[in-house]
Amino acid sequence: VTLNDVAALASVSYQTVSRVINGKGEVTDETRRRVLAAIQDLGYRPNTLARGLARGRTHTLGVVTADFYRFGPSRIATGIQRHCQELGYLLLVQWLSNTESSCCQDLNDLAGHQVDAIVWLGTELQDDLSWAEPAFLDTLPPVVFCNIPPRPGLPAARIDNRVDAANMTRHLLAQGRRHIGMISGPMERFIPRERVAGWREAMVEAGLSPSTELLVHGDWSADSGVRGFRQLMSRVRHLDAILASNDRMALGVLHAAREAGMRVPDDLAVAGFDNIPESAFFTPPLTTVQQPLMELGRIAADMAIDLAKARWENQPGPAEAAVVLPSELVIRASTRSC
Amino acid sequence: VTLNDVAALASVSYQTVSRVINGKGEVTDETRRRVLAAIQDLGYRPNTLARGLARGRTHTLGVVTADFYRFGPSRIATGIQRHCQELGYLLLVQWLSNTESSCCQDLNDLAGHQVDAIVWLGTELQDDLSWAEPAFLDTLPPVVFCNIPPRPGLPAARIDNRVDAANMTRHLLAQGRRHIGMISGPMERFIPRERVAGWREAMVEAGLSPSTELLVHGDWSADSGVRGFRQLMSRVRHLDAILASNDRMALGVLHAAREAGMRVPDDLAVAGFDNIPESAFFTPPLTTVQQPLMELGRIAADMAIDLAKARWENQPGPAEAAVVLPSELVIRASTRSC
DNA sequence: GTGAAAGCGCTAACAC
DNA sequence: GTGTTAGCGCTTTCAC
Repeated sequence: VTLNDVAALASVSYQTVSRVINGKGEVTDETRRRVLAAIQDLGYRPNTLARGLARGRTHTLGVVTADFYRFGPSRIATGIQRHCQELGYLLLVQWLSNTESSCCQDLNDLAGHQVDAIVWLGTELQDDLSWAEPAFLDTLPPVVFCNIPPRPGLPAARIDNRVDAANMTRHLLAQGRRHIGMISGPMERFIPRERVAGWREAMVEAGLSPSTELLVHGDWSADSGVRGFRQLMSRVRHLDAILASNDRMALGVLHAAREAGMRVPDDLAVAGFDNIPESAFFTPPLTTVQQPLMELGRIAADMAIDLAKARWENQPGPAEAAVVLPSELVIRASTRSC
Repeated sequence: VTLNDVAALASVSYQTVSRVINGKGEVTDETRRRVLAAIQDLGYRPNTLARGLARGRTHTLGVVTADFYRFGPSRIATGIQRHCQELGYLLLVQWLSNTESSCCQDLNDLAGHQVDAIVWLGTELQDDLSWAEPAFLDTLPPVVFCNIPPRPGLPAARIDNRVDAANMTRHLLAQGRRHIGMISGPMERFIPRERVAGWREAMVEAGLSPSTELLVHGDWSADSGVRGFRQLMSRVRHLDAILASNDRMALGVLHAAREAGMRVPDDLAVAGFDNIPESAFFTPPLTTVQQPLMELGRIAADMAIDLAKARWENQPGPAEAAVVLPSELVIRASTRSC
């Protein structure tokens, strides 16, 4: 059922129908009524492809992302969604291929679908952005990057994981802890590296040495938190705190510490990242970093759509190309002073 | 940059370019070479809208879903994604509006975008499917429903939550528990209702009465698990087990039980649903129901695309309109016999 | 106020 | 093998 069918039933030309639908141009009330009735009767539904083809914009936002079952991407995506729903945008989702080389392909796919703008959430899997040269990006709809390494010229929305990790480390120091181990995420990724850097910074600042024996690596799983705890215990003599790069690994630490007969926080303070809904109910409740991920998604989507609008109107585009959102520490029993 | 530009550069007509791109019709090697070179040079990218408009299929799967930060939808969506990636499909995501009336609108939007097929994950927010009449559905691309109440004629992929809850209750009974309380999810929703029904079934089967005082209602949050525990304790004399409708509420129960000085599993057995990655590390590790959600997503996507193919080819469509996937119990320390 | 015509970028019949 | 011709369903410009 197309515009033509509606026009036939309402005995008008199909451009008149188009006018009624788009509210452009004046139409007699009587005509409008007839047209609307015909639309109802036929269950007419505009073909967005045809409209997009003719209009050059699709009211569609592309998203390149890692699996939604991961904490970060799912929260950010929810923020994007909320914003898009308000604006009447639909989301076209392209999952990030694992192969490091295919990012351009992923973006090309979205561009081929004529999305108005793109938000890149790829950091979980891919933070080598060497492919993101202006020459390539210029052929695409506007792209906003979430949580990537700072880079001049690339529109980005980010959270400063280095600052967050440093702040949490300072909190541990303020509780009198001195031998603070760190269990990082996969060091190929930008976010875990930043968290390690922040921890280092705060340690140095306090006159302590963030020696390599204080740093072990996990894979985000609780199990790797358990292993990390054991490694640290075997390497560090007076370990009195552990900063884990996410709550799940911190949970593994709590678990392993209990098994090892260590009391938290008395013998060992433990802190994580994410503030997953479960962490307030761990034994003991977990101190953690709460990052405004949904807000990040909302802002990234907003920036992307703004950039698109600016491009359509040949304007210079919004002034600030990068936004940094502040996090907050959630202090719970797992780090309270002994 | 369009087919025309490529054709001009390669000095051929633009249909020849189309042939090269689609691999249809014979083209001289020499011509093909020239065309491919031109495509490279210009960075040509097919316009999927135009192609979809002309071809009548878009290689796009629509998904109607609740927020991805919820456990169920995020897992199912991941399954859908994995399958779509293999098939070269992109996902067009429509978030389920909160208002109960707008489901048709959501589906209409996706249909307007000419998706080839649709997967409905709406159960988290909306399981009144009275709007899903054949007369309406026939105007849409094929729709496969996930986890909806059984209904003849509607293609569906589901997990039998009633059976799962009954099985878990039987496990608790087998451990010698007799006073088994249940903390349900929101009873307006189908899945929580099914879990309650399964618990009832198994209780009756064992000659026990699933009396109303044994049933309390939560909202999926750990906090509501805490409240549920307290309610049950105040109402039931010899309570010796609690089945929570998700792991998060079960965590609340573990937390509150510890505070109340009850030992798990000695004084109280606790079980949940979901097998979230954290639950193996709770104190004590949590017995729970593991449901094949990613598999469910994969199968739903597969069914949907199959239905679309059948429709294109005017075939009758796959025989079985509904699939039920089996879950498994994950038995851990929280329910071991005392 | 309303209608006719052109064109968005592509595919698919058909000619040559 | 390659080019010509119609559309796909819609918006937009310009007559009437």
